Order: sequence, then C-alpha cells, then structure tokens
Amino acid sequence: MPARIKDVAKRAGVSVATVSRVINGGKNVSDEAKEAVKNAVDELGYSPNYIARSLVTQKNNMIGVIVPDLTASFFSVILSSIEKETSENNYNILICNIEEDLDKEIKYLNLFKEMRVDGIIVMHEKADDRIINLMNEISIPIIFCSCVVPCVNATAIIINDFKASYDATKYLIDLGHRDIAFIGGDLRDTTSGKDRYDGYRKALEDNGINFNKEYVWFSDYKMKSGYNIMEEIIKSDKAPTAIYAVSDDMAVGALNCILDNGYKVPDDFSIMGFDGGMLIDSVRPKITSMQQPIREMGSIAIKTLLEHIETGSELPSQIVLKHKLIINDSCRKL
Amino acid sequence: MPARIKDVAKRAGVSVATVSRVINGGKNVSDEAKEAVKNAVDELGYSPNYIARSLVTQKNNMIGVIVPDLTASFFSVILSSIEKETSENNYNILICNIEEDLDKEIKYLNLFKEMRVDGIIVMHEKADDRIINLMNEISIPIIFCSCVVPCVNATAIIINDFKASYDATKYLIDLGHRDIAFIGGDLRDTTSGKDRYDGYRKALEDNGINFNKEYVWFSDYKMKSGYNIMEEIIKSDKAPTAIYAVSDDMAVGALNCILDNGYKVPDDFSIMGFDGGMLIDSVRPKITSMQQPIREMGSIAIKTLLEHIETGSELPSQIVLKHKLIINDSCRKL
DNA sequence: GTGAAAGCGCTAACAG
DNA sequence: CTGTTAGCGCTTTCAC
Repeated sequence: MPARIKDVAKRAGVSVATVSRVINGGKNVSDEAKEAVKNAVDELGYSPNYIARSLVTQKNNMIGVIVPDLTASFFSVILSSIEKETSENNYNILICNIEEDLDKEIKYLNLFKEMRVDGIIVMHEKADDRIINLMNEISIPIIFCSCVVPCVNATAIIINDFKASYDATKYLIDLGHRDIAFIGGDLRDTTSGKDRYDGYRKALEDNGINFNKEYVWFSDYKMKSGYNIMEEIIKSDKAPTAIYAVSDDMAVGALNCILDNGYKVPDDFSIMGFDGGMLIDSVRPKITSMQQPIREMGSIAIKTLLEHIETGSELPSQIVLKHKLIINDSCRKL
Repeated sequence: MPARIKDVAKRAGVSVATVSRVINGGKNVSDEAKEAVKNAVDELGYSPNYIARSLVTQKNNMIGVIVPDLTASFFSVILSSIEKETSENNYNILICNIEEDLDKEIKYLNLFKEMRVDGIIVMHEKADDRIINLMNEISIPIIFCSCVVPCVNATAIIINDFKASYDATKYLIDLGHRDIAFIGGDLRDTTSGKDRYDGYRKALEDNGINFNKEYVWFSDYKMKSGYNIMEEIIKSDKAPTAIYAVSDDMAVGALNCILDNGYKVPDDFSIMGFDGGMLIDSVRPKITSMQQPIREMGSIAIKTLLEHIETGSELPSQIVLKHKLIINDSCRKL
C-alpha cells in the first residue's frame, strides 16, 4: 500500500497540515520542516492521493471528451491538439469513443457527471432529445467541436459549413463543371450534413445549374462509403465530371474506386474533398479539399473551456473559424 | 451544487446507508424504501460522486494509457480497440499522448500513480532508465503493447518482430530481389527498431546476399520521413529494386516520392510495408505489408490487464501474437 | 510557523 | 431490513 500523508508526517516529525503545506507550495513553513518533509517524502516514495485531494478541493482537473471515431484522421488530429493543450495546463482528458452509438454517448455523459469533470468537449455527428436534455441538466460547461447542438451553457467551435461548401462547389463551377456529384454526410447532422448540402445546392442555383437529384448521395464520411458510392456513380448512366465529397476520407474512397476502374483523376473525373487533413497529401494525385483549421479547432475549444473554468468567463455561443480551399491536383479545368 | 447522498436520504425519509444500498444494487432493502429512494433520486437529479466513492473503495476503474502519437493510424486503431474493451467492462481510459517526449511520459507515469489508476497500458518507442525505475517502483500493473521494457509485474503484447521482418525480407528475396533498401525505425527501440533490423540482416545473410550499408536508413516511422529517405535513395547512384520500410506510413511516403519522380510501383521499385493497417488499402497500388494483428493487440492487452486486476491472476511476461504477410500490388517478381 | 480538528461524499461494518 | 458511525486521504480554517 502506498504511503499516506500521515506516514510522511510521522516520519518527518511534523503534523499532516505541515506536510500538506509543503506539498502545496510550502508557504508558511520553516526551512527545517520543509527539509524534513522532503526527505520523508523521498524515503517513503510518497505521492499525494489525487482522488482524496479532488474530493476536498471539489476540482479534479479532468476534461471529458466525446469523439465519434478515434481512428478517423480528422478527429485524431483534433484530439491530439486537445491533449497537447490540456497537458500543458495540467488538465487530463478522459476519452470516450462513441462510434455513433447514442446510448454510449448518454452513458458517458452520465459518467462525466458522476466524475464531476470540470468540462466536456463533444464532437459528434448527431444527437437526439435525450442527449440534449441531459446536456442541459448536467450543469458542466460543454464545448462542441465541429458540431452544433442547441444547449445552454455551451459553445460551438465551427467553420461556416454552408459558406465553405458553397465555396468548394463554386470552385468546381468556375473550372467549368456543371455535372457535379455530391457525396454528403448525414442530414440530421446540422453542420457537416445539412449545411454542406445546402451550400452545394445554393452554389448550383446561384450559377444557373439545374439541381439533379441523381447526383446526390448521403453517407457516413468513411472511405469505404466513398468507394461504394463512386461505384454506383460509375455504373449509372449519369456521368458527372466532378465528384464533391464532404470528407477527405470519402474523397479518397472515390479516388481509389475511379483508379481501380481504369479511369484517371482529374482527366476523367475531378475530385473535391472536405477537411483538408493530412490524408489529401498521402494519395496521388493529391486531393483538392476545403480545409477546416483542424488543430486550431481543438486548441481553441480547449482554451475557451479552460478559461471559462478558471475565470468564470462568459461562454460565447459560437466561435466561427475560417475555412480555406487547398488546391492540389485532383481538379481540372473543363 | 449537485445533490448529495444525504439530500436524497432526507427527501426519501431514509438513512444514507439505505440510499447507498439502493444505488449499489438494492440488496436487503424493502420495496417501499427502494421506491422512495428512486423517486428522490429522480427529483433531485442525483448521481453518486465517483470521486468520493473511489476514495472509500480504493478503486477507480481507470486505466492510464500512454501512446506516442494519437494521429498515427497504428496507435489510433489500438486505442480504439482498447477503448471498446474498457468501456464494455466499465472501465475508463485516461490518455496521454507523449510524442516521444520522455519527460512527458515520466510526468504522466507519476500522475497515474497519484491517481491510483488500476492499471497502465504503455505504447512507446523508447525508454530510459528513469522510466524503467519509475515503472518498477510504481507497483501498478503495466501492459506494454507493441514494445518491451525490462520491468517487473508487466506483460508485453508483441509479435515476433525479428521473425516477421525476416519473413518480409525473405518474401522479397524469393521474388528475386537482391538489392533491398531498408528503412528502419529507431535502433534503441528493441522490438520495432532493432529486431526488425536484425531480421532483415539475417534474411539477407541466410540467402547469401551481401549486406550493403548504403541501403540502410533509420528514421521515425512517419510518412514524411519515408518520403525524404526515398528522395535520397533516388538521388544516390545505388539503385535498389525493392524498398522495405518498417511502417506502413514510411512505405506510403516512399511510394509517393517514387510516383512524384515519375517512376512506377512495382515496375521500377517494389515496396514492402509493415503493420498492415488500413493505410495500405488507401493508396494505389495497394501496398504489400507485414501485418500485425493491431486490434487484437489492443484487446488482448486490456483483457490481460483487467483479468489481472479483477482476479489477481499472474501476469505473463510476454504474449506473442502471429504476424501475417498481406500481399497486395506493390511488389513484383524480378 | 505549526497542529488539532472538521469535513469533502461516500461505503461498509456493526448494531439493532 | 434499517440506521449509526467510523473512516478513505487529503485540505483548510482556526487557535496557539
């Protein structure tokens, strides 16, 4: 069993209060006492019990993080920037991978509540009323990263998905494309699902291009889905000149499907992705993609959260970051 | 402030002990009492304080996880399988991304000790004496996943890296390659660094191929490094027919460099990767790679750990899993 | 500068 | 079946 504070006190010949003072900065302690305590700590290999301390200070320096898919590059990058920022500020993160399982999200939200975490960061693709209610009653500050949920005492870190998607589509239109297939996300997902779809449609409309329902597909952001949908597109009699997928993963899936079928990018099909993560540089041709400031989203999320926790600063309801088109080699001028 | 157990007790007209019993299974409680408590819990939105509970039960159901790079596909897959397994067993994971920073690893190891986590999973590429000493004195069970560190009370989940690397090299040799460049990891890293290098050399030796020092490069497993090293290889006057990289990421980096320089795979260069993760299927040509059972490594690590925690079962010093060559399209017969 | 003592919120004997 | 009570290990008044 690990040594306790009273063991250190006894060994150092002082009271537990003095030991506690030394451990927490050493104010108002004589140098001799300080010395004695330090020696005793070393000899006993003592380290304070975080749990007991949390109980009395009502603070545990923990941030709960909910993420839909740890293996998706987009989230893993956000996560790593969150981890970096928390670690530098002496906070720790408790990670839950929900895999689109709402029950699991609820379970973890409840756990975070029981754990009395100091804050929560949520990245997910959809939510239902149970989740929204739970978030409202939980009274722990929440930051949404790359998603929006109507909920009190929460901030959403997002880009303007509508505008970003509009700009991506417009870029293809400006290159001369009029037959642009759209591989979207889940429409229930406000930002990356619905907003990106709306941006696509509005860009078509503003440029006098008829909307063609058969060019539109919805899916789950994953590479495999992009591949499968592209297979359908190739099989169909409709032949778009450009494919716009709202995630890099789906764009790469589409790319591979095109290559596997003996077609060329961008000669036969142009491809536009979304996210602008490292994946777009790891394939050939490199993929043109609408970039979100991924690392920044994570770091701003956590900075906003920690500032709120430590200073009680007001949480803004949204922070909108800038998107940016990364032009690579997957789109050609018609 | 959240409701406490005594608030519930008062509201339900029972004692705190009864409330505690109801919360923890409800054995030995009358149905009326149970009802009253449940109602009070609902009305107050009560949830037990995890921290207080941990303090008295001396158990917090937390597993500390140390990972070198959250954004590397290899680790993110292991992590997700760890997360899945822990979540199903009502444990939670505390994640630390050390980014090859030994000081950070030490800091987190100490934190895990202070937190009294029930177990630790470590995936890292190198360690020094400070870390080994710390691990030995910490008296918390440790599982090493994909690495080995001499340390008591610990298990390593690994493949036979020497043999796997030997087999990978042998495959290239059997295809007729004799000029095989090797892009290795860090030699200080026993398994993925040294063992894989040794396997490569032994395969050459057993097949009567002279070892050529100029074909050997060491690096950090990352895609960018694979790219850079490949650039050097192309520039040099030595022209290997095959490139064997000990991570998929480096293999993909090499592939992209080859393509960017106008060469073809496998026509001009054959490429062999290591890990066999999802990355090998996301590029064209698909990469032939020596596969580790990645998800299995994570799940076996956590199963072994939890069993030890809950039953006190002996920790084996090693569990060696099977490797498997995944043959794709990046290697050709000479 | 230092120690005694009162909790933090909960569980687990121990009586009844 | 139920309540009382003694801690879990620590921090923090409050006296001295």
